[in-house]
Formats: sequence, C-alpha cells, structure tokens
Amino acid sequence: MEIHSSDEHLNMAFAALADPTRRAILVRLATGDADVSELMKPFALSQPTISKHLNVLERAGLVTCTRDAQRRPRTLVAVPLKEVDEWLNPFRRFWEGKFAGLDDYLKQMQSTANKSARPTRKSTKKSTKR
Amino acid sequence: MEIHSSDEHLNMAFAALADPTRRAILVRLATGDADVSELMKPFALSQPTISKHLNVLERAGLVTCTRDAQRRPRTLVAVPLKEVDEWLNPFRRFWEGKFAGLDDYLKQMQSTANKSARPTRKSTKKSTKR
DNA sequence: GCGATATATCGCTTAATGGTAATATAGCCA
DNA sequence: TGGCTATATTACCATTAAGCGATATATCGC
Repeated sequence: MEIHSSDEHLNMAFAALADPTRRAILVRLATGDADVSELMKPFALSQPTISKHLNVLERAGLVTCTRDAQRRPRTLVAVPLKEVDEWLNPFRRFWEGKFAGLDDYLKQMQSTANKSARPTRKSTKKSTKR
Repeated sequence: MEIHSSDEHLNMAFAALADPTRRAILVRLATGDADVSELMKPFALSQPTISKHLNVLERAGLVTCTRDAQRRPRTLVAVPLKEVDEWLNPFRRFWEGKFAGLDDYLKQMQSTANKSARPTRKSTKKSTKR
C-alpha cells in the first residue's frame, strides 16, 4: 500500500527534487493547477517522459491528480516540501550567523559561499592521481 | 572542472540528500567534525561504501575534507543546504497560512485549487496559451 | 459509433547509483 | 625498516532512473 516511513518520505521527496524538470514543474504548479499538455510545453521532452516525472512527483506526494474530462490536471501538494523544510531546521544555525565560536569552518564556508565565482579550488593538492 | 550551474548545484544537493545514510552523516557532522571510522560506526555498511557516500557529499559541496595524520576528518558545509532552503522559499506560503495578500493568483488558485472536486470545466478550453 | 484529443502504459536502451570484496596508499610508531 | 591503522581506489554486480517510440485507454464532439 502507500505506507512509508518518515525516512522514506524524505528519500522520495529529495529524490523527486533532484531533477530540474521536476522542480520546474513544481514551480509552475505553484502558480496554479495545470494539465499534462501544459506542463509539457516548456520542455523538449516527450509526453511519456513528462508523465513519468509526474508519477515520480505523485509517488513522492508532491502532486495530486484530479480529472477534468480527458485532462488530468495536477495540483501541487506542499506537505513534503514542509517536511524537507523541517529536516533543514537543525542546520539553520549554520548559515544564520549563530556560529558562536565555530570560527574554524566559518572561514571555510565564507570562502566557498562565494558562489557565482569559481567554486574555490578543492584545497591543497587532492587527487592528481587519476 | 568544478564549475556548475545553480541548477546543477541543486541537483547534486538534492540527490545527495535523497539517501538516509548521507542525511545521517550530515546530522552527525552538525555536532562536529568526524573521521571516516567514526562516521562508519552507526551503520552496517562497509568502509568503501561510506567513503563513496562521503564522495557524493563532497561533490555536492556539503562536506569538506581536511587532514589529521592518517585521518581525513570531514566538516559540514551548510552552503548547499542554504541553497535548498532558498529554493523552498516560494513554496513557503503553501504551508504557512499566509495566503493573504496574494490575491492575484490566490484567486487563481482558489478557483482551480478546488481539488478533490472537479475543476468545473472552466471557460475557454485550451486557454492559457502560454 | 467515429475521429480527434489527452494521457497512460509498455518495452527497450543507456547511464547512474549503492553495495560488495580485494587491494593500494599514506602516515604513525617501534 | 616493518608493521599497524585509516582511508581511498578498483573492479564488479544488481537495481533504479531518465529517456525514447509505439501503442493502449479514456473522453469529447459530432
């Protein structure tokens, strides 16, 4: 049936979110329900591929399916996103300035948090072995 | 090289988080750095498997590696978690009851978000031509 | 019922992932 | 030096995932 541990909930939610097409679909659905044909439009992907993505989203609980004639409009369900958000809670302090003495890798983070710029050489020599 | 689009950042972060072992490792690292042997302990997994997980985390930017004699302690890097958190922002309103003031497509949503009930054949078939 | 439209499902290919055991590498200690 | 400990790397297997074209199913409009 459809019973999953909280861990598996997170597994599925995170896995679903790991694909840019699926994330874009969720963003689109945040502006209102949409059927498959409409959800397809922004992508150069076949219809079965989109349906597959929608199945993944549905199994992750991020989307529900209703029916309107031959259309199957999808609706965003934010619950798993909330669970993801809650999972992040314990980590919030790491980027919210509450570093209280974690100077060491605060420094680390500031150097890597330079996004947009190059992701900062990995550090010292690392591999080179290849 | 190590250059990635913001999208790929999210891809890798979400993918890394989709595994419970890796999430547990991050939780552990939130309490302080740890080396591989210590990170292994809670799991019935082989050492190479843990190293592999650590590589995934490292490639996702969630962890950095330092060196202490023959140990390679890992350090949590929260930046990608912050990026995940930021990606969630537009969705927050869906679970935070702040549905006030977004009248514009709040209305949109109320009409279509009637889920569970049939979306009322509404208007101009094909509409929303994008 | 017929044809058109919307979507799902099937079968397949390719690539990535998670796991393993075996082995290699590196730094400590005597 | 040699041996011990910690970790990485390699080679392999099984499973899953993302994509496709082809086809099946469902509903509408006539």
